[in-house]
Amino acid sequence: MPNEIRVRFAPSPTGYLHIGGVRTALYNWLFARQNAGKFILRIEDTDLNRSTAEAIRWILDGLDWMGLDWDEGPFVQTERLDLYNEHIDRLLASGKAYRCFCTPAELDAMRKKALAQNLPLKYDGRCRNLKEGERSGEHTLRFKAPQDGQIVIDDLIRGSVTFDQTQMDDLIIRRSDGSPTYNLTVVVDDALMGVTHVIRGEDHLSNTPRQVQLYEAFGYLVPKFGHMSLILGPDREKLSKRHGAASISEFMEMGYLPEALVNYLVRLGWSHGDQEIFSLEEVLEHWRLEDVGKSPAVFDHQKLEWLNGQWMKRVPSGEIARRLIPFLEKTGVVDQAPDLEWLEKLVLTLRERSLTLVEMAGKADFYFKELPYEAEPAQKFLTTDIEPLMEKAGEFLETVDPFDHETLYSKTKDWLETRGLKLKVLAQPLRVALTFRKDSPGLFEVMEVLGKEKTLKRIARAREWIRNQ
RNA sequence: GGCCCCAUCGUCUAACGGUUAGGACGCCAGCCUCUCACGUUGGUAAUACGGGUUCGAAUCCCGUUGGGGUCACCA
Repeated sequence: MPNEIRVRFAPSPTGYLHIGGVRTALYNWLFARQNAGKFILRIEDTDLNRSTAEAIRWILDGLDWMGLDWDEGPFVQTERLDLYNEHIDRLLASGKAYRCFCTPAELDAMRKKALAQNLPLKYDGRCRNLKEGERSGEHTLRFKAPQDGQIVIDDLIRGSVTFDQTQMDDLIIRRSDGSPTYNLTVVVDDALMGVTHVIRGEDHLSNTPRQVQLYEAFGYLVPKFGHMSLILGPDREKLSKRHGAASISEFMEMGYLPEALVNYLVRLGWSHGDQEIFSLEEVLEHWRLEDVGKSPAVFDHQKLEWLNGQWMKRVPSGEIARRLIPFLEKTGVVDQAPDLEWLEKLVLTLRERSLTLVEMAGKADFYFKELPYEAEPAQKFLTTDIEPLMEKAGEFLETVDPFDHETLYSKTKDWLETRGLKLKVLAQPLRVALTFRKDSPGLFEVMEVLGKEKTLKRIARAREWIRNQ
């Protein structure tokens, strides 16, 4: 399949999966799926000092959670070192690479000097034309970068971008410890894996011309590039940990839904009419890489939260119930796995008023166990005045059958009306009695989920509390 | 500092060169209501600046300003 579209996501396993990386993965995945292409996962771990197996796990888990499945890989670069060495040898043999004996200290001094004189920070190429044996010892390998002409990149998102080769320095392709560096490994891998479209963050744009030089040096076909704008923090700098949550695991822990995150991330720099809510299927149908905007976007937690609230109501309640369990366990109110069917009913009462799973779990506690009354509403609503009516209400509720919210609502209303009372007078006291606080789901929904027995028990407990005041 | 990218409400974004510059989040107010939410109605708020091109510019061109990215033996 020579015309097959092949894209890749190539994170380095040096920490949590950044939300910007998730967006990159998403765009690549979408592009592959829309074009019946292949989505390749590659782990770029050539920085031995910073890469960890744990981070690889986080990446895989994050993609899995987002529902982004890959077709090939994960390939791991440290397992492909022979390939890189072979390519480096080729450059050496054709005179396109050379040994550089400059020490880190020497290079650092060069940089400092250039900075002080306001000159471009560029390696001066002093080892470029060394005579055999002129210097020896520990050395790196540098690519002999072409020094004239221009490189024009026809970027899928940005349009035509031109770079002058004059200011491109000879980048290091092999460290003194013998390991290959990023710019070499990406090019070798992308070429060997047949990657046709490189979709990545704008922070890689200035790397692109150097990579193009390498493609040309190897005689490989240059892929198409698409550089997406970055996600910014409120201060308009690249989003990072210091702006708060920036990694996908944090969003998972905060009780966000992958549906909402996908929706939010895809709307950063892209739109389709006035539509705000997109399922993955809808995104697949409407999203186009070439419609993606060029300007960077500030990450807006509040809008994500709103979107998540929308998805809390859209994802099937049984599914929400299932995902809620770990969050309930974390709150410590549940000791054993709750019945899923019952949990789903509970979810139905809470989904309209919960922006995240964390919030929902927090609001669900009263369903599981009796809690101390919140001081202020207890004082205000659990009064000796109301106690007799609560007693009567308890007696009346015992007779209601079936014990579902519709029946409860209409019968309670009728019962109160025959006594010339409005629901309002009883609603808040009952709410405090049943939920121990002033805000809760609808009173009768609460009763239904609680069941007759617990409902009556809690009313009795409230009356006792009043009498003890 | 060199190179590169970017520029519409606070934020995310719409607007074949002709619109009262639209929508969404947020915020404010009203409505709905057993509380809180949800929902709903209305309000708030933007084309960075200066030159061109054109009958006509948010839109095309140039410049200025501002912001960002990148210049590692990181990726």
